[in-house]
Amino acid sequence: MDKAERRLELLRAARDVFATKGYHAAKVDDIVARASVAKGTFYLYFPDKRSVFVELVDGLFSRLGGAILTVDTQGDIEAQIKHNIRGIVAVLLDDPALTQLLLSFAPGLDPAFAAKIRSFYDGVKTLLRVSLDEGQRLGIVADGDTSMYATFTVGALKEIFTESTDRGQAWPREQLVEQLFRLLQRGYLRIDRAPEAPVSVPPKPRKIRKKTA
Amino acid sequence: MDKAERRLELLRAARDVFATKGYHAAKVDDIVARASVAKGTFYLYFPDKRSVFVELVDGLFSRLGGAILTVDTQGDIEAQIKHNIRGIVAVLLDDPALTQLLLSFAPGLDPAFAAKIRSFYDGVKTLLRVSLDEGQRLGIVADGDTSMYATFTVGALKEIFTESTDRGQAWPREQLVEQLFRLLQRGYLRIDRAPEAPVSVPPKPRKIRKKTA
DNA sequence: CCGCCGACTGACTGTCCAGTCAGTCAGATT
DNA sequence: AATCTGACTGACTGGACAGTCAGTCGGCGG
Repeated sequence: MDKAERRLELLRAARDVFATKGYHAAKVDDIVARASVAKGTFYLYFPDKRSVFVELVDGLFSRLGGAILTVDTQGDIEAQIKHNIRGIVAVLLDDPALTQLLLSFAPGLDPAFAAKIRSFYDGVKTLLRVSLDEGQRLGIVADGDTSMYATFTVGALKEIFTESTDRGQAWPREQLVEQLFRLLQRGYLRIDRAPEAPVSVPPKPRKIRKKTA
Repeated sequence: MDKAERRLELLRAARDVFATKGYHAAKVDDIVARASVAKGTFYLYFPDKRSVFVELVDGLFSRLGGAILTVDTQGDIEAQIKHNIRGIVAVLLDDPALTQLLLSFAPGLDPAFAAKIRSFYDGVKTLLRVSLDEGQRLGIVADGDTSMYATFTVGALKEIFTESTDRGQAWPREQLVEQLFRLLQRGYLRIDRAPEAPVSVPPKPRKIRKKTA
């Protein structure tokens, strides 16, 4: 077994232990036991307990960041949004242990770490908000406070993933994607749908469908 | 200073310390220092560190539970929903320290405790889901998976409160209530609004208000 | 004034655990 | 065969902290 492999093994072990016990209750002894290695070995690969944890979370963040693409308003918007959702779902569900870790992680632990988590979510929200602003100009996003939409969306996503990782992942993946998309759509996306009744903007009057039966 | 007062003082001190440092980083020594009391005194009022924490969270839960009333579908639904939202907002914003505590709390800490938190949220979601089901029968809630609406709503609420307690509570209270209500309404409530274009349900045709100006 | 009571104190103890380091050993090198 | 190398080991240490308890103190009743 070469160095890289051993390192990975330790990372995996750490991830599992952190995910099941949480950061504090996870002892370095647990991690090395799971990796079937002596304690000293751990310290050959990582300077301390904290840094393994940071490395794990950083990895997840960067994979998540990579999964989210800026929506090109020229192309098929629905497809792109779904693609983004699918990417996020894939990253998170492929590694439930890490997802658990990320979602259930408390600030207050460590100011520096809390700041990192927060800034990640801020980044996501900003990205989302900018897209929504753009969408509003194009008339495919409903009027309203886009930064609140962003917060709302992120919160909803978090909660949904919390549920699906908590209770042994009952929902099939593609269905989750579909449901999430419909949620955004129902919630505030206005793609291929008439604008709603009391809206201040649209100059285009809606056609009224007469009851025909 | 009598016993009850001292106890309260300790609780308050504990709440503040827990909220700023998180459970683990909060030392009993910090709590007693903040309460200007010796360590031994703490143990005259509480059996251990954990139980103060539990007491704090239980208190918040029960106040939250008390703030939420079942919606009576006979009366003014909008007013009742707003009243509920207002109640939740009041409980949470009246004690930002505790709210911080509740929102930023990680499972994995302690299985028993995680279970308690989860079951609280489950209760809220169930209550919400039942109301939404009822709402669907009455035609004031859009079609769709109500348990997902519930999850979505709870997640969004959590996130919004996380934001408003994290960054020194920028939003005025009544505005928050208003925004939250509009969010539910836009998201899936259908009170006093036309059903949306592609909807299968409503037999009752809406009165159409002609532009009169 | 004395003795008692109960609230309060804070130095102390026992435990737990992250991190260390002197030492082992299997192979590569000469 | 002798030496070296570096991955690995695990008993140990040092510090941090939850919880304890023998002792202080102020006030009250006799």
